[in-house]
Amino acid sequence: MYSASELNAAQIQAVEAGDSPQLILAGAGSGKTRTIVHRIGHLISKRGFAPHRILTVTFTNKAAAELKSRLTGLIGDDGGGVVSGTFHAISLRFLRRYAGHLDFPRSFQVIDADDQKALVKRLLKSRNIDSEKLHPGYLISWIEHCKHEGLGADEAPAQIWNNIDLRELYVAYQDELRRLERMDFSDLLLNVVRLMRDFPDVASLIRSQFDHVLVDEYQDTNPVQHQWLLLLCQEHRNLTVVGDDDQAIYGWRGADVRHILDFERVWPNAGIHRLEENYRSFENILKLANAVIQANPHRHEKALRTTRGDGKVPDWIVCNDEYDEARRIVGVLKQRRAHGVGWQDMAVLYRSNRQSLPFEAVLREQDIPYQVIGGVGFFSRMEIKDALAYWALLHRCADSLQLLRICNTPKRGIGAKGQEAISRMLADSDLSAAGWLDQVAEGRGEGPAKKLEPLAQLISEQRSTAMSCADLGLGDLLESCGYVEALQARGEIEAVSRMENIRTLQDFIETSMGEGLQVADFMDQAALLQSGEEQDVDEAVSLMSLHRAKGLEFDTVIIAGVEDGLLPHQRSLDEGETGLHEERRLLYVGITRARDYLLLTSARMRRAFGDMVYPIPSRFISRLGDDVLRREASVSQPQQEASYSTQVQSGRRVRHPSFGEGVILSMEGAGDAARVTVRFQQAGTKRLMLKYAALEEI
DNA sequence: TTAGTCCAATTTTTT
DNA sequence: ATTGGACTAA
Repeated sequence: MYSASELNAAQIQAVEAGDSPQLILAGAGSGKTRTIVHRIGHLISKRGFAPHRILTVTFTNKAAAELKSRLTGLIGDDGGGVVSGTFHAISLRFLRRYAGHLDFPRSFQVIDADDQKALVKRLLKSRNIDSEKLHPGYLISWIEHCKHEGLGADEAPAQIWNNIDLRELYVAYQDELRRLERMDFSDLLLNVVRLMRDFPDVASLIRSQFDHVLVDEYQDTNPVQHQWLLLLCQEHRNLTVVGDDDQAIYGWRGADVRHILDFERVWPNAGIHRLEENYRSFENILKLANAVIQANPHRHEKALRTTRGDGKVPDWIVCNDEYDEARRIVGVLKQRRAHGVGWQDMAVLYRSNRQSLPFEAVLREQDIPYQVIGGVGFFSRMEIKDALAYWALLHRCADSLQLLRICNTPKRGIGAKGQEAISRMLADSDLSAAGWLDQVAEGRGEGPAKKLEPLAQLISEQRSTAMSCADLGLGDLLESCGYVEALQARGEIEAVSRMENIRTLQDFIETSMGEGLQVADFMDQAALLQSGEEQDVDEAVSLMSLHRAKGLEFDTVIIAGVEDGLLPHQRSLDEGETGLHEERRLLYVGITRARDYLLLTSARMRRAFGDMVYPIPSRFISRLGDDVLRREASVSQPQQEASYSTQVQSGRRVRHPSFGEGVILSMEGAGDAARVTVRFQQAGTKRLMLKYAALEEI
């Protein structure tokens, strides 16, 4: 039951607003989630809507889980009935029901990024398109871009790249996916839009499921998601969206801030609410946040007021390298702990997941509990994908991709040619992977399929002796088919961690089955819950990317690697202005996660790609005054920096004989191997061998 | 035709 | 530093 006393006037207005489109512009820390949760509570207990007729849409699984648990906390068990999930998860729910209309079997599976890339590579190879001429990643991002815009293969604009027709490849890619009975992540969204657009009766069935739809982080919606919401809510118009244009960080996924800025135009007579009171951070943290974000143009001017005191001015320390950085950060974490802050109330945030390694090493060394959130997704690990493929075969819901994945893992003497043959046999047989394998078990396999006979027999034996679904253990199969043995042959340290992962998966399967989840539903979860381990570990420091941190808050926040090349990321520096603005918002998001204490760090040298780079402090913070950000240099001086960088310093203006004038962004390597990255005014950004570049200072 | 060895490319962020 | 891809020996 909600009580208005916990809310301020603006929040109450948003919570109690009636049945029409509502836009809630909520600054960082202004109680956004609290407001959504209370609005749902109000809809259920005061307005009498049934929980299961309310839909809340979020961008990450973590946010969906968080919303649900806060809701249960507020209104009790009713909260559990509210439908809450990511755009992708909700889409999959619809498609499981109506995929038939799109000529997909309802048992279709989702394809993950790795398999998608492999598929595109195969496609390009079969057409003899060299990766020099068309990089697979480029084709994928072009297709993704079309899908984000809501354009299917038949609606995409003609696009020629190096004489290659990209649209034609898009068509071929979709054909291949259909043949494999798979959809990629973007297809989930796009296909729901097509379903609702092309089949009015299905559309009205879907629409009638919900009375109210609420969307969190609305600034991150892309055009398909926008259409998705339009189609879903056009009748009842009960759409509530919450967002903050300063926290838009998914431009690379096609998100368009205009959706939140144009909300009133798209939904006439929408109610608008502004939450500007910040309950989270000390004044000095907000001051830094504002100083950073102010440099961005075209933003809704916002006046975030804090209800808390001044607090400490955020610190910035410059470290020698990434290990020095990790040690000093861990030192600060221990200090905070001594001040009574719990481990679970501290987070280390970084731009790129690979930065987690030194922190993991130092935290482990010092016996401090930590959890890495995100990173190499649990479900994208090789051994987990293998194990899941075996498990799917055992439960007869595997498809050809899964069968092909494990047919030679462990080695069974089936190489590339053999796999090709099996793939063809499978397609010609018109059977499911499991059905086909049954034939093989009966000795009816020919050629390379014969080599699968022992595995096929193992599976059917295990199926015939199992009393129930729960008896179909994964461990037994992996053991008896030789998978475990092959894994252990690959080296001690690696094998141990991979076995641990498989054990974690087994536990996860057991818990899920115990909760009465169907096998197919579990596979869906595994497909969408890329990272796994979403449940929080008690009493542990969190390590995660800045993207993952959105929507969360901690007493102590440390943002590591605040350097040009990392934050802003090199990629965005090459892209130009819009990218840079998004990077700045990313830093803003990070800063505003902190309640009490904030520390930024940068390093003078850092290992990347195996060799050394010498970054300069991020342009976002390098010119801020000491009153906003207190800088403390590291104690010991860098050893290697002196040699070249006294002459060639980042930020220096230089002239090149053919490229003209430019600015040095960074330097990597040393001696004759040293290379500099220079952004030229005309020629763009280049990486040059320092020895041959003949740069002169100007 | 397959398995093992060596070499190259490769890394932003999430579903 | 890791991982997939090409090359070569069997």
